[in-house]
Amino acid sequence: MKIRTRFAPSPTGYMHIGNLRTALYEYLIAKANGGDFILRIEDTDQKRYVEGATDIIYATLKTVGMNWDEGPDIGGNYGPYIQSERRNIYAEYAHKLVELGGAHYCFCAKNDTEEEKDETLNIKFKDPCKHIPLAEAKKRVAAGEPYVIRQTINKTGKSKYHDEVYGDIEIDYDELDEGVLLKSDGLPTYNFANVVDDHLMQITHVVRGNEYISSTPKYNLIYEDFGWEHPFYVHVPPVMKDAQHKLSKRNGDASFQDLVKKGYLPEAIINYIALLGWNPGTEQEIFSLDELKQCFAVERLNRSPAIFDITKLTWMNGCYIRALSEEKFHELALPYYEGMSPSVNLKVLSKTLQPRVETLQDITEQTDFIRSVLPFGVELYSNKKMKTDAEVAKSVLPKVLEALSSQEDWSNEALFASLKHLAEELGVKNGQVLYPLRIALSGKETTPGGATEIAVIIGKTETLKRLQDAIKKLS
RNA sequence: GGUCCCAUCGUCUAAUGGUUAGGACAUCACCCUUUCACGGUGGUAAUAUGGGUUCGAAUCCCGUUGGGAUCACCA
Repeated sequence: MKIRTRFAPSPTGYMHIGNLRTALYEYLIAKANGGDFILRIEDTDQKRYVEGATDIIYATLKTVGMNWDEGPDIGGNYGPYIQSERRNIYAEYAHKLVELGGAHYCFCAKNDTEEEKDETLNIKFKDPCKHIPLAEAKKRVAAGEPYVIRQTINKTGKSKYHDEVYGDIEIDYDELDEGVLLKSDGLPTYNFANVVDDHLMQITHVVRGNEYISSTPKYNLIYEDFGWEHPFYVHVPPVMKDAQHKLSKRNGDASFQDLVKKGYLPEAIINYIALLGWNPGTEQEIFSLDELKQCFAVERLNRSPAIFDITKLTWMNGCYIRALSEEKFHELALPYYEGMSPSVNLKVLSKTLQPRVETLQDITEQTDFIRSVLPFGVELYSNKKMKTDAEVAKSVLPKVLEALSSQEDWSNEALFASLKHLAEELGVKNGQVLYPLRIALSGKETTPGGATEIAVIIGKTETLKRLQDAIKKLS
């Protein structure tokens, strides 16, 4: 059997992390077994449609490398892959289901059905139209009366099905409600469209959030009524923001694009969310998408919700950044250097930055002193461990200025050698020369790189200038 | 409220009846060191709770508690 999975988002806005993780699992289940991954757009609710949302879906899947084998843009043998373009198919099957006894026409006005609902939700909606003889109902439909098609559930007892993650699920047929399958606008609800499409597109594994666990028996009933075989079910637990709340776009939780904007690498995001609810059974934690394809197995999917921990993602992102080649990191960092003086040695800057940033956005904060000298007080010269303070700085810095003025080789090694030599001459510790210099050049307590690296980065001219200014301020 | 699902360090998780309950992130300490990082070493930290079953339970069963989901012409 060739495995076929589908990612079926509704185009309602940004791609959030839970969504992306579901897509990832769907992709991996297919690809771990040489199967196909299908993209289908579920846009049956025109009210919620957001312009441009499908483009975000395409762009996201592409940047993370989850390429689909069939989809709206590339076609396939089971199209169209946009539900709004399949409305005739659903209508046809819905009417067929009525003939088969699995559904019925309902003429209740929208409001009626809502009012009939008990406040405490204890009493189920009982559709009076269920008992209208089919011949009569058809007459009213033909006469142009507005209608919907509702599922008819006459079974009693327990409904059973097997879930690949949760095991055997048993739900009483009494609990199932006779939901609307075809809306008055002629479009199907999710409840109907997903069944029809999954069958017609020959989806073998339905992967979705576990909020569908309790409605799955309804879908199985439809499969049965049509005489279709139902797919394997893989219900996955939600990704949480905290113990109580799901990650959601509504309250502004980070979406994939937000994270990328914040300087997270797509590879790191994918790696992290793969491990949110799944583990490989080994202690390996860093996985490329290709490696995930190699070892992914549904058996190792978890049943309990997982809290999205940005701290661990940040750590993992740092791992990915450090693993980048010098050139690649430099390329990614370049946009953050905008506005720096041409005399700044960007290559060296990148090299010192790479092991020090966990997200690309950290670059901004770490390099603020390069664009312009930060204002600082002389107390910054004080450091117990280095045995320095403003007095030490005052006596040492003029000598440093003198030494560096005649310095020709402006490499880190040469500068360090010179200053070390100077410290020896002055009979002080290395730190008593280097620490004040670093403060004088940066105005910051901590910097990426030491005094000599910073001198190299900002260049000789700027170094001497900042040094002079600092000495002036000390006197 | 009915029904369904879930429950191991703060977080992600491993251990499918026998382990000093393992790893990772975070945190703390130390080492390295021209600050800070990186890297290295070590520490603190968990089986929600009460009953069973068993020679033996994180693991199986029941109850309790806590949390989540669902009960739309949304998906």
